[in-house]
Amino acid sequence: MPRPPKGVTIADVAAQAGVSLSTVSRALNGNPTVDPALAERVREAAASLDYRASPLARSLVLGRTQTISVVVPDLGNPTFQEVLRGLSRAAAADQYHVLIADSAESVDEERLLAVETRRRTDGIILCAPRLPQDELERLAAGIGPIVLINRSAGDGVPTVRADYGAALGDELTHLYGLGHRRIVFLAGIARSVANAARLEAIADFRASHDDVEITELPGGVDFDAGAAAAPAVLASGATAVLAFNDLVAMGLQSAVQASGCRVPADLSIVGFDDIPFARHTTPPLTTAAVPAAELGARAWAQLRLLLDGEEPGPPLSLRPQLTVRGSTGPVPR
Amino acid sequence: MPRPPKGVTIADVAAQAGVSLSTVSRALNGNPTVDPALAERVREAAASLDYRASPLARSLVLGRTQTISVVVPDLGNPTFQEVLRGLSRAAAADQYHVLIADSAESVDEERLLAVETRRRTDGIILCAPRLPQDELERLAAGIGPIVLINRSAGDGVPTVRADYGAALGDELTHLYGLGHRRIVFLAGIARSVANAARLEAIADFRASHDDVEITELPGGVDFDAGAAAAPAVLASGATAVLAFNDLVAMGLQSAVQASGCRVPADLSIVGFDDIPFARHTTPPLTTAAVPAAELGARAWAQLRLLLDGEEPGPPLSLRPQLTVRGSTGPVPR
DNA sequence: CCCGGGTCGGGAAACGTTTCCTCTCCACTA
DNA sequence: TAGTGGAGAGGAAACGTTTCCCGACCCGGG
Repeated sequence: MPRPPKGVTIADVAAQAGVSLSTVSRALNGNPTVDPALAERVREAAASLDYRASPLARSLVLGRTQTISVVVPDLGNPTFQEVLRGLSRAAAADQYHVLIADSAESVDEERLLAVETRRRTDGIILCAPRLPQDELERLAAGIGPIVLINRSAGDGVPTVRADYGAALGDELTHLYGLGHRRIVFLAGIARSVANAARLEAIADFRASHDDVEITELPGGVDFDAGAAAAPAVLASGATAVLAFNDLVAMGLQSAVQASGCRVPADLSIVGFDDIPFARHTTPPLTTAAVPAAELGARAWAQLRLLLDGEEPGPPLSLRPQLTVRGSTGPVPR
Repeated sequence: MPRPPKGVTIADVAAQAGVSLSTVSRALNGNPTVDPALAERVREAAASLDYRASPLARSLVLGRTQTISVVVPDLGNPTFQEVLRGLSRAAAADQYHVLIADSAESVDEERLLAVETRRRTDGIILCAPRLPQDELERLAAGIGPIVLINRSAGDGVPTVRADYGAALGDELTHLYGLGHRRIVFLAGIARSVANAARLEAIADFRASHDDVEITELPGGVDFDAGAAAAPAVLASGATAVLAFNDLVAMGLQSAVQASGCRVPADLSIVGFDDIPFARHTTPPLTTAAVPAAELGARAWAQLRLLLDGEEPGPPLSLRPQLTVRGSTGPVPR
C-alpha cells in the first residue's frame, strides 16, 4: 500500500473515512453541525494518514496567512535583535508566524521589502524604518495593517516607541544632580529620528537649566566611533558625556581609560540602550534601559488588534529606565 | 471610477486589456508565445492597475512558496543572530524570503516548529538543533529539503558546521606554545554537541602532549557563569583557561581581574566565537572567530542546491580562525 | 398518515493563479 | 486551390481548501 508520495490531501481523508470533502473540512475545523461519531471517524482517518491541511490552500480561501512580516534595518544590531525576539515570541504565542526581512540600512531595499513582504502576509511591522517622513506616511497609508516601531506616520497608524527624549532628560537630570555642569553629547547619525529626539530633549533641558553647558560633538553609532571621539571629549574639558548609545559609550570609556583618564572619577559616562554587555564593563555602564523586547511584544499586540478588526490602541510610548551603575559619579572638584 | 477595494486580480487586468486570463498570465511571465504588441498592452494594463500576482495563489499552483524557514534555539544568542543575518541576506539575494522561528531552547517547541513551519515553506534550515540524535535523524528524513547547521543526521542530509574541535586544538596549541602546561577547560552545557566536540579535541591534544594537564571545570554558557567560575579557576593553580565561549571568558576575566589577578600576566584566557565585543574588552580577548554569518550563507547555498533539484554539496566544515589578542601571554614564571 | 421543521451531509462554487489542450487563423507549399 | 503546419490566444482544469446552498432524512404534531 504505497503512500501518495506528494502530500496527502483532504480528498484522501474523505475517501478513507467514506465521507465528502466538506464533511472532513467541517469535522477537522470543529464545526458543531457534524455528528460527533462521524467527526471522530474523520479525525481517526486524518490521524492515520497524518493529514494536515495545506496552509497555502487554506490561506488562499480564508484570506489570511497567519503570518506577519517584520522589516528591520539591520539584523546585526543588538537592539533590533531584541525587538525581533520579543516580537517573534509574542506572535508565536498567538500562533502567528514571522517573515523577516533585513533592509541592510538601505532606504530603497526597505521600501521594496515592505511592499513585497507585505503581500505575503496579513500585516507588517516596520522596525525603526529609515524612510523619509513623507514616503513613510504614503507607504503606511497604502499597505494594510501596519505598526511602526520608533517612528510615526499620522493618526491612523499605530506606533510603539521608546521615549528617547524623556530618557535622555532623565540622564541629564542624573548628571546634573551629581553636580556636572559641562556635558558633552556624542551625537549619532544626524538624519536619524532617534538623534533628533535627543537633541530636542537637550534643548529642553538647556531651557530650564541655564547654568549647564551642553556641547554637541559628532560621534557615531558604534564602538569605534566612541573610541575615535575620545581625544575631542578629553580636550573639551567636560566632566560628563552622554553617548548616543552603549556601543559608543563603551568605545569611549575604553579609549579614555587607555589614556589614563579614570571613570567616573575624572569623567562620567552614560550610554543608551542597556545592551546586555553594559553591566559587564569596568566600571559597569550607567545607561537608559530601552525595553526592546517589550517594544517588540507591544508592537505585536497592536498589530494583533488590527488583524482582529479592532481599534488599534493609542500610540504607545515606553520610557527607557535610567539604570545607574558605576560609570557615573560626582563631578570632580 | 472607484478602485476595486479588495485587491486587483488578474481578471481585472484581462478585462482592461481586453484579453483572456491566460494571455495576461503568459504575457506577465514573459512567455514568448504571446505577441509582443499584445504583451506590451497587457503590461500597460497591469501597470495602470498596479497589479501584482498574488503570491498565495501563485504558490498554490506552482508548488513553491519562494520562502524557507529557519529554526533557531534562541534569537537572543549573538551567534545565531549572526547566522541568521548571513542566511537572510544570502537568501534575499536569491529572491527568497525567510520565515523565522525561535524554539526558546525547548526541544518540544523545536520539533513542533520544524514540522509546522516546514509546511509553509519550500525548505528548512535547523540552526544548532537541540533534538536528540535519533529524533533529529528521523525528523530530517521526514521533512523535505533540509539543511543542518552544526549538527549532522546521516549522509542524505547536507550539513554546514563550524569545526569546534579543530579550533579548540588551535587554541590549545597556541597556549602550549606560550609555555602553558596547566590548563583549565570551562565546559558548557554537558549534553551539548558543541561541548562534546571540544572534549574530544582536548582528549586528542592530551594524547599527543603528555606533559600538559588539562582540567575540566563545570562552567556554563553566559557571562555570569564565567564570573561564578572565577574562584575555582584561581584555586586550580592553572595558568591558562579555555572558556566555552566569549561570554564565559569575559565573565571570568572581569571577575578574576576584580580579585587582583592580572590578565594575561597571571592568567591567560581564551574564549570562543569572537562575538563583536571580544575585541573591546581590556585586554582584548584571544578567541576563535566562528564565521557565523558565513555559516548562514553557506547553509543557504546548500539549501538552494536542494531546492533547484541539484545534488547537495559535501558536508561543509568551516574552521574558526584563531584570533590572538591581548588576553593570552607567556606562562608566568 | 401527511406535512413541517430541524439536523446533517454532499455538491459545487470560490479563492487567484498557471498551464495544458484545443481552436482559429494565416501563410506557405504542393 | 486545397492541404499542412505553426503561431497565437481562449477555455478549462488544476492546485487544496472552506463554505454556501440545497437536498435527504428523521422526528413530532396535527
